[in-house]
Order: sequence, then structure tokens, then C-alpha cells
Amino acid sequence: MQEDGPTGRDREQITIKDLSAALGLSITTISRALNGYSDVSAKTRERVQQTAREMGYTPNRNAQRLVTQKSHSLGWIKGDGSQHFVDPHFVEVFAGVLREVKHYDYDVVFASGAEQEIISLYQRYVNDQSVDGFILELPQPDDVRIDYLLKTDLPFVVHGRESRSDQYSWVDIDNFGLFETLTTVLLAAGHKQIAFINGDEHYSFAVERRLGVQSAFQKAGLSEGLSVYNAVHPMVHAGFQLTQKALENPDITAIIYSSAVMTVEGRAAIEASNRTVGEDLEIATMDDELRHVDVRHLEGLISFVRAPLNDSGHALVRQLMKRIQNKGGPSGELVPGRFKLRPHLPAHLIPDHFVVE
Amino acid sequence: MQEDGPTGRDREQITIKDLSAALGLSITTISRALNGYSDVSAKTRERVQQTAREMGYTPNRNAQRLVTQKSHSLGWIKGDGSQHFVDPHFVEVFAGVLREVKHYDYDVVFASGAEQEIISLYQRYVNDQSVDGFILELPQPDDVRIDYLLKTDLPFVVHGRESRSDQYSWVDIDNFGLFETLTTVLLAAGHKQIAFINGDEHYSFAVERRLGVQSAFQKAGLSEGLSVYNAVHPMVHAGFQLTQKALENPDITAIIYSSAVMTVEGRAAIEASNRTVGEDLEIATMDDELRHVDVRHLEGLISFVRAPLNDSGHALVRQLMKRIQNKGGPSGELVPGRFKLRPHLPAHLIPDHFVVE
DNA sequence: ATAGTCTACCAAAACGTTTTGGAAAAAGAA
DNA sequence: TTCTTTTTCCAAAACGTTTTGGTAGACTAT
Repeated sequence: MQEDGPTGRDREQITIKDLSAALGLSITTISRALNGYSDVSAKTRERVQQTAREMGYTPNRNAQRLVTQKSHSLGWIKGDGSQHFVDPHFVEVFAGVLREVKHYDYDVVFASGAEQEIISLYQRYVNDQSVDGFILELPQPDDVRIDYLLKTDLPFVVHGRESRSDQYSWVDIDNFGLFETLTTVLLAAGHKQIAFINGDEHYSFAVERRLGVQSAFQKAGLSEGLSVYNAVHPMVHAGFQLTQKALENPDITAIIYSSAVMTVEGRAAIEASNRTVGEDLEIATMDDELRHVDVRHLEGLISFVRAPLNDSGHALVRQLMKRIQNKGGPSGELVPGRFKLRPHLPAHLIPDHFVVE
Repeated sequence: MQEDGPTGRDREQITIKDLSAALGLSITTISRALNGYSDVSAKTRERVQQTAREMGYTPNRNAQRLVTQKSHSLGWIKGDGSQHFVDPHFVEVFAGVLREVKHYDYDVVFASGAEQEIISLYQRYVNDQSVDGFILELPQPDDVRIDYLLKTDLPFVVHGRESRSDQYSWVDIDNFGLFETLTTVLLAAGHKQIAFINGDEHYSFAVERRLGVQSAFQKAGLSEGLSVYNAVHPMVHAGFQLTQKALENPDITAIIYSSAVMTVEGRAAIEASNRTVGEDLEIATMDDELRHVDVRHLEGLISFVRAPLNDSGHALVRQLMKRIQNKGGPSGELVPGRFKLRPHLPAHLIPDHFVVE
């Protein structure tokens, strides 16, 4: 009993059987006591939990998984191409997911694979019973992963939306509405030449944002005055370079940034130019509240529309768990955005369904 | 058999039993055929593998895990405080780990927790049999996680080193040596006032680098001429601000950067000043070959010491798997660094054990 | 006292694999 | 032919849980 395995490194696991022996109770009773069933008396439940703690008992997850046919794990699969794993925003969502998942006593298993094999990875992880459902992000228009997952009816949740968003659960912000509103405000404040420094339009969120900005121009009856700059993919200092490019047009009086990272970078470019933020240049930015991007100190100097990506991570887990636990059909969740405009801007133009700080 | 479960969403799993029935072979034989044992004839092995493929059989991982007492998973646990999940370098190592792990048919389970509970998380994941070993990163001097893991003898590998690096497996680069060499080269080229823009010295790697730089000064018999700037923790645009600060000293003729991210940011600050990179300002940088930091185009203009973090990810998995599979005691692996100096610099001063491109 | 209801417990089956210890059949050696 | 060896297969046990379908005893109502 005491002797080690052949390698001398085997760890003895304390099983439910050990508890059963120690307490003189059946395995069934131990199990039911530990899981809070009502057909075990309060006294014995106490006793069981007590000695379980003392003996350092932890139920073997794999045995649980096998018998319950639930893995208690979420899967997150990414392509391993160079365009993945580069976005600083991913990490924030990731952190949010990890935090929320604990409330459900779930784990997160992460994997990556070549673009062509990704589809089969989804397959495997579910057949395996390694995973009960998936988190997807950065959907592209008519995303092939979603094609596939819809066919097999695996539970999944998407961070963002594409064409078939009524058929699956998603979490998103109102990219179109937020940027349309932001632009409307700036136009109303009298700006005629606006630069929009956007993300990679390879992804749906960036397309939505551009459409929102354009819609504001349209509603204002303007057919020109907008210049759009796209970061080809998240690259350090794209914000700096795109801002420099934008400033080549001396008529620009306002810049809208699609991310706070690019705003911080762009500010350096502005300071290096002959323009001054908040005086002859109006700045507004999306703020995902990334932990390593400090923009709070810019309040008053520039305007914000905020929606913490960390919250999106939480929402993703909640939505996915609803699917996994079979509580209702696919549903979407719009993470609310909050506006924090500079005082002189016409905040009354912001529709009621948005929060104004 | 055909009917769905109560929710109508249950997925039928194809088990080894189904194969057994379909082929008229015992479960044992199926298992052994699939796992390539020699006591099953080539012909039946073929037959089994064939129909396994046809029927879309995937072994149930949890059953395998239960019986083999191996989870086939690596654990990676991070604190969920704000200082975590902010470093763009993390993602690169992560990507490397995910890629390498597939060669071993292992998965990665990721978790985060509050600082005080992290220790107990390690405990749980192993007791659980959720995980066979751990990856740690960014060790702090006398790291408490390592304290703990050494006491219980769980297999783990550390990215980086601290005081007890002889007692555990680690993967690292020669932070001290690389930065000492880089500095020596610059000093030999005649630079008398050098700025070193370093990471957060909260972490061991940054301390090592600073010590390396200082050692070069000492060996050159210089007691002054070095100014060190630390990024308090990875913050967007720290490189810009620290460079501005460094340039306040007009005597500075060379800057060493601890990361390419800060170099790219810093370059903007330099361009906005009256100095010119490569002419009156010599730049050298660490390059971790992050996918989203494009510095290749700067070759010739600045000098590099390169060590891809992606490779470190691979090495981490290899080292950890050695421990898990009980192949020898703890061992360290130094990922080699490569120098790529500007042509006019004295490359002959680089010790032989470093690669010169 | 008797039947009925609760309370507190338990034996055994099941989840889907791997592994152990054979054993029958075929092949080779005498 | 008979004995031995090799090849090819298999039944049963095991991994550590949860769940099903009980049962024995205490209490309640009549």
C-alpha cells in the first residue's frame, strides 16, 4: 500500500473508496453526501465532508466525466497561422472567459491547428468528449467554422456576428450603432473632414464599424469628407503610421479610432506634428478597457465609447453555458456601450438606449 | 437505439463496442489493433482501422484517462490580477506551446485564479487528474509557486529561471550573456553614454539583462555612462515615453532596448526628436520575433539579438514532457540567441558560443 | 396492532477504455 | 506422429465515479 510505483514518482490518489473505508459508509452514501443529496442525514453529510477535507479528497474528474458524459470543459480553438495570436484584444477576452468559467466549475482547453485541419479539430474534441462546447472569435463574413458547427449541432458561442447570427449564440457590441452615433456627434459639432482609423476589414467587426461611420455621413446628407484607414492586421505602431498618413490631409479636424491601442500610438504622431489634440484636432476612440492600455488620463482631452472586452468574456461563457445546459435556443447578447464625450460635444444626440457617463 | 435523449440534443457516441459488434471481434482485439500491438495480425489491424475510420470512431478520452491514469493534458495557470495577461510576449510563447503539444497528442488546459488561491489550483488540477504537469512563466525572484511545486513533486517546467533553477526543468535564454555581449560591442565601438530601456525588474529576466549590461561596463572599467529605464509593467507606448526620457540626456549616443515592441515605439520618439537612427544614434534591440512586431525591415539600421519566443514554447513542452514521461531528472534548456549586428560594429567580440548571422 | 409514509442508507450496474493472463489454432521441430 | 513454439485472439478485471432501484427501520395515523 505504501510502496511507490516502479518509477518512484507515482502519486497516491485518495478515492471515494478510501473515504468509504474510513467512515464505514457505502460508496453511494459518500457520493451523495458530497453532492448534497437530501437522502443523507445532515449529521453524516457533515461527517463525510469533514473527513473528505481532512484526507484531502478530490473527486477524480475523469471518472466523473466518464460517467456523467460531460467534460466540464470549454474548447477554444485558434488557427496557428501568423494572423492569429497577434491581437492584444484577444488576451482581454481570454482573461474574462477564464474568470467566468470558474463560476460554473468548468475548465478551458485551448488548441490551435493549421487552417485546413481546424474543422476536424472541432469534430475530434467533441467526439472525444474532451469538451462540451466551443468559443469562437473574430468571425469572418460567412465564416467556414460556423458553416461547419451549424451543420453538426455542437453547442458554440461566437464573439461577434456574421450573416447567420440568428442561428447561433453570440456576444457582441453594437459596432454599427456605436460608431454611427460617435460620427453623428462629431458631424453635428461641425466637423467636415473626418479620418476613421479602423481595424482590419477582413473581420466583421471592422466592416460594421465602417458602415456605421458611413451611415452617419449619409444621414447627414454628406457624400464626402470621410477618409478611412485600415490596419492590415494588428501590428505594433499601425496607429502611429496611419495617423501620420491621415494628417497629411490638412483639412482633417477630427479622428475616430477603432481601438485605444491605436489612439495611444496615434497621439505620438499627432504630438510630433503641428496639430494639438483637443484644440485643433478632435479625437474620439473606442475603448475596450484593456488592462495595459492606459487612456483614463486622457478623459476631457478626447471622447470615448467604452465596452470592456473583459465583460464580453464573461458573457461568452454565460451564453455558451446556456446552450450546453440546454436552457433555451441560441440567443445573442449585446454588451452595452457607454459614451463619455468631451463636454462641448452634443451628448443629447446619443440615443436613449446607450449609456452616457 | 435510434431515439434521442430527453432533450433531443444528445449525440450518439460510437464506441469500441460498436466496432466490436460490426467486425465480430472482441473489444480487446479492437483496442490492441488500434493501438498497434503486435499480437494482432496485419490483416485484421487493417480491417479494424478501416472500419474505425468509416464509422468515425474516436476513442473516448475520459475513459482512456481514467484507465491509464494519465490526463494527456498540460496545465497553465495564471494569476488573474491586472499585471497578468498584459504582456504581448505571452501570446507568442502560448502559440509555440500549442503547436508543439500536438506532437505528443496532449492538450492544454488553461486556468486563472486570484493570487492567494493559485497554489491550491495547482494542487487541485493534479489531484483531479485533469493535468499531468504544469507550465510556469515569468518567475519572480524566489517565486512562491515554485516553492510550492518543489515541495509536492509535481512535474513542471519554468520559462525563465530564479534562484533554485538546478532543482527544476526550465527553458530560458542567456539574458545575462546576450546583453553583456551586446553592451560590450557598443562600448568597444566607442559609445560612452548608453541608455538601456529595460522591462519590469519585478521579473527575473529583466534583472538578469540589467546585470549583463552592467557587467559589460564593469569589465570595460567604466563606472558611469549607463542610464537604465524600466517599464513598470508592459504598457502600450512605454517605449515611446522612456525613449523621450532617455533623449533628454543629449550625450546619449546609443540605446539598447529590451524588446522589439519598445524599439518600434521608441523609434517614433527618436524621429520626433532631432536625432537620427543609425547616424548619431546607435540602436540595438532584443528581438523575440513576435509575429505582430515587424522589425526585419530595420536590419542594417539597427542591431539585433534574436531568440524566437515561439521556439521557447516548443522547448517548454519538450522539457515538460520529459519530466512527465519520467525520462531523467530536471534539466534546463538554453534557447540559443543569434546576433545580427550592423556591419561597422566589432562582431569579432561576440563569444563563439553565440551564433552570428 | 396495522398499514402507510419518511428517513437514511446501500448493492450493483454503468460509463468506455486498457491490460492481464490466458487459450485455441497454426506452424515448426523432433 | 507428437511436442514445442508462435501467432492470433479473447474474457474478465480494473480505473473512480454517478445513478438506479431498492430495503430496513422509525415514525404516523388509524
